[in-house]
Amino acid sequence: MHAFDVLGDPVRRRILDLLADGERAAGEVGGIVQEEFGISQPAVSQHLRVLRDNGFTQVRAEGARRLYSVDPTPLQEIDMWLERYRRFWTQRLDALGTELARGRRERRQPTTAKATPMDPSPQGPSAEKDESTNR
Amino acid sequence: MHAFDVLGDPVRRRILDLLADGERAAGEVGGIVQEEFGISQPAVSQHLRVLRDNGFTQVRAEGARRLYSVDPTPLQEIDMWLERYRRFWTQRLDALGTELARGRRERRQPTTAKATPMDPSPQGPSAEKDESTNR
DNA sequence: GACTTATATAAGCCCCGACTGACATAGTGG
DNA sequence: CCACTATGTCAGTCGGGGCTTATATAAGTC
Repeated sequence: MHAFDVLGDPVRRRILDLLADGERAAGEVGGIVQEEFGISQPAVSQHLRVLRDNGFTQVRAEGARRLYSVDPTPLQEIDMWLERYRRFWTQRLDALGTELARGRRERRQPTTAKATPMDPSPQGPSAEKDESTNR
Repeated sequence: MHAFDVLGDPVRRRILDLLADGERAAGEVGGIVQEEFGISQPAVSQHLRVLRDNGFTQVRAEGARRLYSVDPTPLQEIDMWLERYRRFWTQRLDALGTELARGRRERRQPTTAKATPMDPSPQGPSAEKDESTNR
């Protein structure tokens, strides 16, 4: 499974998000995620497995607990993959900076795409598994 | 469809890769991709649609041609999303630097994950639609 | 206008990934 | 030991995404 496929799932993104704050036990993560997404414990465990199998996390046993932590390797690879495209916006920013500096004002790109936040809302006061309208 | 889902497909990554070199007509991209992945024209057209609908590309009509070009917006969002995790490797590099400087040598992480290149091989000398084992 | 090129859409099939419920396996504490 | 907690795995269902074939729609060409 490709790194992007792994990150394609909102649950897995949320889990990484939680682990970003530091090591956490599977059950700890599970509790939060289960409530937020309304899924079962096995479901979470399977997501943890996917993350584990794909190198996104490292696990450490402490008694019966499994302590998960972020392994940045695949994320770093994505960062490297992005490198090829980075010029598209750094360039744009540079140009913007230049234009601002010169006070130019002409070709104004109509900001076609609307702001599409990365995650609609990682929150979830008993959030159902909406996503319905999503697509 | 989430940005990561869009990038999860190798065909779409390849298309973006092609467009990174500059604007290209749908058919032009199609020819290459069809040969490399062994898929039909409609299949490619559908991938182009997904990229379009999700803001990864911009299209411009020139006669019967549709000229596609990269729209970096969603890629930039991913870049921003990565920000939260970036410290994990920049930090690691810093630490590495520090350790090297001090000549320390203790907790040696066993380099668990093997190198997983982002894309196995965008090549394709008459490449069959291997990938068979793929999805 | 008829024919061909360029590209997209529609309908339908199929596989894979996400979920659930049932169960297995270790630790933990009385 | 036994009950309970913590966590993972298995088998099976279901829906959606990706593919194909067929077809529509413009635009060039003669």
